[in-house]
Amino acid sequence: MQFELLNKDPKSKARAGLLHTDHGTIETPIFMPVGTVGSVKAVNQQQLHTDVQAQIILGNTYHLYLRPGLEILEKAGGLHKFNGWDKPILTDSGGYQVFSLANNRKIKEEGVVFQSHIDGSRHLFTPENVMDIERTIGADIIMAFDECPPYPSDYTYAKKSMELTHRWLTRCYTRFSETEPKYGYNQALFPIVQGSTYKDLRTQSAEFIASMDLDGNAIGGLSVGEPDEMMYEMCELCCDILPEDKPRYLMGVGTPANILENIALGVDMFDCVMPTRNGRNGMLFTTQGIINIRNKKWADDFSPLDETLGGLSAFYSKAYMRHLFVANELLGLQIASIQNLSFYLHLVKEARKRIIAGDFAEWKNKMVKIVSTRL
RNA sequence: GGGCAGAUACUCAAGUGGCCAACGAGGGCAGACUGUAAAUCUGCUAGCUUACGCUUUCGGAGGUUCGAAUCCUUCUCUGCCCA
Repeated sequence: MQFELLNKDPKSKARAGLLHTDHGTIETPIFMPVGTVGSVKAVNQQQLHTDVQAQIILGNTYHLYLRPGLEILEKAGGLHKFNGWDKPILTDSGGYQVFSLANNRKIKEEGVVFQSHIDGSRHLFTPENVMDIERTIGADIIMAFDECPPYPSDYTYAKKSMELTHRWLTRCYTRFSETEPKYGYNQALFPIVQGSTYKDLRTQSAEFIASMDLDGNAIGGLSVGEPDEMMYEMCELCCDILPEDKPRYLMGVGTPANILENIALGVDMFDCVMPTRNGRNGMLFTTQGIINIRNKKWADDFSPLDETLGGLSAFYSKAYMRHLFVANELLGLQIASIQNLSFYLHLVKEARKRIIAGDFAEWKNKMVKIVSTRL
């Protein structure tokens, strides 16, 4: 894997680059749709290519390990073959599930004992077996196994958690180095900065992560409920420490405004469930602002959902979309998901253009207002 | 013409003397959602009020009672059965 830094915005820390993988090149900054169980909910692979224009999608180690399981994935020849997505894939390690399934797990030095949310069965995730699992899933980018502490976390816990994540990272790296990709293409390991909302911990963590000298670096443990300003502060601090010649991935972020602001701080990669989940729940992100499509005011608004985006977004009207949601029709979920993902990809593509053109900062300030507007 | 059953908020539907502005479901209206246990979850849904609270409601009218959606009389309407 190779990262090519192309342009830096003169008035912010935003960058444009190219991330080369064996499944193709990714233009950064980029948004990566989340496909937890090997499927971007309500959007098929063809739509991901043509409508959304996704360049890379996510999968999740925890979910794929439980279902369909490693045997099937290995027999299939890896996730790309299994789900028919021939562009890059990134797998999250299950670190987020350590956070989100807090009631069904126990964290130990060795790893985390989980109880499956599907059948209650017990499983042990360790840095070593997570590396093995991610090798088997076959993602192009595999994430280190970390702990994502909740917000707020007290200093003592945040420090302990960060140190554990660092020790786990060392073990991840060791196992990663000892093993080979299974399907003939390269895999890269990304380590994850933690440290909650404490500057000194973030600094320490970012320095440690930078010292690993891996192909890319991630910032985790943010967008877990802290105020935006705090997220930006932590993110900027980390970006300033992480090497310039490696892609920076801010995990789990965020709203369109969050993405623009963090691009301005030097982030290259994003993922978030917001466009798909909120889309399925009737919240539409458009080039004009945010729409709650179930609201009565759209009932007789026959204007296009989002003319600027073209495609399905220009084809279907707001009134029809409201009808689909009110009637609980599956088509509504599909169009909403495509609308939101198309918008997110459109947004980062525009950002990239502006960075290359050199006027990103001004454009960003204007866009943050527009994309945050509730229509 | 006679007999029986029924009429409760937008709809369906509980409630058969005080704990009832009235269970529940649907519908309606709004909100939440950030490395997905989410096509999910939450709130409101007689009127006024931020709230406390106040006012008017259970087909209509009248009555019994300290107190009625609940008991009595009568009227109206609906369904079923018998002529």
